[in-house]
Amino acid sequence: MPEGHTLFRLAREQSELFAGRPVHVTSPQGRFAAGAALLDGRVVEEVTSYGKHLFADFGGDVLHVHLGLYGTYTTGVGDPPPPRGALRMRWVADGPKGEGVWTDLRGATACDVVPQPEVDAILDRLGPDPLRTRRGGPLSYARVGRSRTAVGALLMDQSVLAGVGNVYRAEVLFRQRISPFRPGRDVGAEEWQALWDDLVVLMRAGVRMGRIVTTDRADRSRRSGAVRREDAHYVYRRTGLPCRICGTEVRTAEMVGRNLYWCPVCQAT
DNA sequence: TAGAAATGTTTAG
DNA sequence: TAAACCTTTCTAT
Repeated sequence: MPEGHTLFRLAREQSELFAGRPVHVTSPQGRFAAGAALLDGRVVEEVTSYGKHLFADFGGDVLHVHLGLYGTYTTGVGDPPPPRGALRMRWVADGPKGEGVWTDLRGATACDVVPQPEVDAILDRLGPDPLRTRRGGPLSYARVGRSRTAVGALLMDQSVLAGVGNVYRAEVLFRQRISPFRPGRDVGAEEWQALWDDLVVLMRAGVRMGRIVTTDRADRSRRSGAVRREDAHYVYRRTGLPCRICGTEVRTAEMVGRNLYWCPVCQAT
């Protein structure tokens, strides 16, 4: 489930469980064998996320992980299960309470030990992350406000802003009543600021809840917890279902190779 | 139960 | 533009 909130949670969890401890690093699948050999037994200092990227600092050597579309981490306490399937990387350590802790990585697009200049290069090409700064609105608008590209495409461009994926794109545009097809330069500075502020709220809620929930019904339920899965979104993957506000059928189309969802009435322009 | 689609990005052509 | 990544979830049968 990798949009920015997922990586933020993973960084926090891995820091809590592993930071300051030597980690036994292996690659049962073999694809990360060289990197695992380099890191094995060393102390991980901290794990941080930026956008959808995850960085684990092993004191000079940095492990860079990008989950891509279906990469996943599985984490547990106690003895790790027998390796199954394409297990790219496994960490095992003595956790903060003295019990064993482990985490398994599968399916990632990127899992590499990278030199610091490459870390800097990755960070340099990322726009502001709503989970790391509340103040990224004006910076991202500098790109958006002069672009002829559709705002639905700009939101997916990690150099404009980092951490938003297909779910947050669809949902924040609906909440702001902006058509995904509107050119960036036709979005006003105040409109964009409101969209940015909404992303900060939504993505922080995503960190808290561990999943993406954007509906007002969800706003009311966030404290009490349970929000039914079918109530979590306004338009994402609701093609053909009635818009929660006006009842018009939610539409779908492809934009930049990804499925886009919107209400043609609420988001007419 | 099987097959398709998917919360993403890079690389090759 | 298409393929690769090779897991998880959703949908159709």
